[in-house]
Amino acid sequence: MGGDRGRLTGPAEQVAPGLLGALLVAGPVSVRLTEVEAYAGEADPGSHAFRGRTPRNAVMFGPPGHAYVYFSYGMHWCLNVVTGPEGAASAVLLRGAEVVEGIEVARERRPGAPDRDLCRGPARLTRALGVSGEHGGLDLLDGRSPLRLVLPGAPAGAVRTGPRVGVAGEGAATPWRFWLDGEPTVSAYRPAVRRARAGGSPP
DNA sequence: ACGCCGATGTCCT
DNA sequence: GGACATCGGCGTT
Repeated sequence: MGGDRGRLTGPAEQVAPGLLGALLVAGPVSVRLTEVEAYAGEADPGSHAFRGRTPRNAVMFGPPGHAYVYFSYGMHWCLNVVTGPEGAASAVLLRGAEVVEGIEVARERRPGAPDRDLCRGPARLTRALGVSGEHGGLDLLDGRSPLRLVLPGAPAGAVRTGPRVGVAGEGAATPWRFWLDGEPTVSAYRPAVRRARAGGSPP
């Protein structure tokens, strides 16, 4: 059978809500996912795969269940789970979670943060878990992996949807952000900033 | 609630 | 060469 890898094979926006409630394990710290976003391949203007394959996004074009980790704004790491069949270049960004084990370690990594903020936001999540570029490409479904994903045995609860954070333009129309209703660890919605384009802005 | 920036890799021109 | 990034922390209202 396909098992958990089969559950990650399919359109990213259909796979994504199934990740809510999943356990993500990184050494001493375990978290339960409460918020995710789907990025659906080369046709999705919000996706890193939109302009085709590059060295950075190559993992997205591989088999499902692997970690796509990228560096942003000169200081943050963000973690995605590759989904869909191999070649689909789809992924789900992990945006929010609740720490269920190893909270002492997570607190040390996020000094001063209230517990509900430890993993509230994609870059906060990677910091609390100690995830960085070296985790890129890991098979999250391999029991020996230092970064592991355990899918939920049953639907996690009421799922809400809305537009993705930080995605502007056409990609902003698709409500491919998913979160668990009522969870305090879901990040605040922040509309994407439309920057002025070089070469002429309207008066 | 909102505004301002940081500090650097990636990719387009 | 240069825009800009799947963002976050800190400051001010």
